[in-house]
Amino acid sequence: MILEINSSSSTPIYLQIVEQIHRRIARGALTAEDPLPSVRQLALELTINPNTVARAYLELEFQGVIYKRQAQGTYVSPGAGEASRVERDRMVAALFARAISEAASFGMTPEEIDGVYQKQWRAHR
Amino acid sequence: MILEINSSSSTPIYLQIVEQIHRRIARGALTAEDPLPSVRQLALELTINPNTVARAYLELEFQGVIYKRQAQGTYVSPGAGEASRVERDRMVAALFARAISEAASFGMTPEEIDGVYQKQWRAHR
DNA sequence: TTAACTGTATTATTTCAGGCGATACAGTGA
DNA sequence: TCACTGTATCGCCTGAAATAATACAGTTAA
Repeated sequence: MILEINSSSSTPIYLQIVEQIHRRIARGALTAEDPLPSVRQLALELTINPNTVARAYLELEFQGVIYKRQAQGTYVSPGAGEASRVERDRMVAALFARAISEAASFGMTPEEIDGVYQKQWRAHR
Repeated sequence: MILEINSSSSTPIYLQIVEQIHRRIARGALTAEDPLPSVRQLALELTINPNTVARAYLELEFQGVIYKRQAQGTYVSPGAGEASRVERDRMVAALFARAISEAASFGMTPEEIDGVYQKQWRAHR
């Protein structure tokens, strides 16, 4: 398991790990029941602290993407792909919810809010 | 100019000032060419540092809501109401832009993204 | 049973950004 | 020139986040 860690990046190491595992699952490079390296093993490879890897695994476990067998190792969950997609949707949904509630709290009408959304959508392409 | 400052709030003082000025303009309590208290004056009233007031005024000036006459004072801009609305739209637009670009970078299709938006919109009411 | 491996818990260190204040500077006008 | 405007520079403080050091606890196989 070779991961690319940019320690001078502003995004923390543990999140870089989370993200890269997500990507591997998305493109099928990791599938159900595949074992992940132990926290110590991966920590050695990346020359970081085992706790940092553990934190990444904790996050991934919370998201339902991986699971642990006590004192045995860490594995990709069955349905990791689905879980990964759910997580992605959850994050995007949170961003939209924030935008909508902020707008509403500023007294924008539904039409105005939708107008801004449509405009950004057009601007995106 | 009596403002309510909650120094134990998590939102910084200078933003509390910005927000309250915005509100006064929105409800017409402040209109074009109305003078604002000097940075020292307001700082005295609120028992904070003049720099903190200056920072709030800087932000409001950047937003086009107020303007300064050199060594003379600070005044509400003509069209402050409009500027205030523009600023509001700008902020909301930024939130939507963020949501859309994040979603796209995660490989969501336009349909999926719009679906999430619609769902949040329904959830909001 | 014990050695060698899993993950976990606790606590400390470090870093960094934000917010705010002290203080000195610069422009304007009565 | 005095008294008032806003400005610039600098430094301190604090809180949160990230990471690390280290000790703990469970499983498995020789």
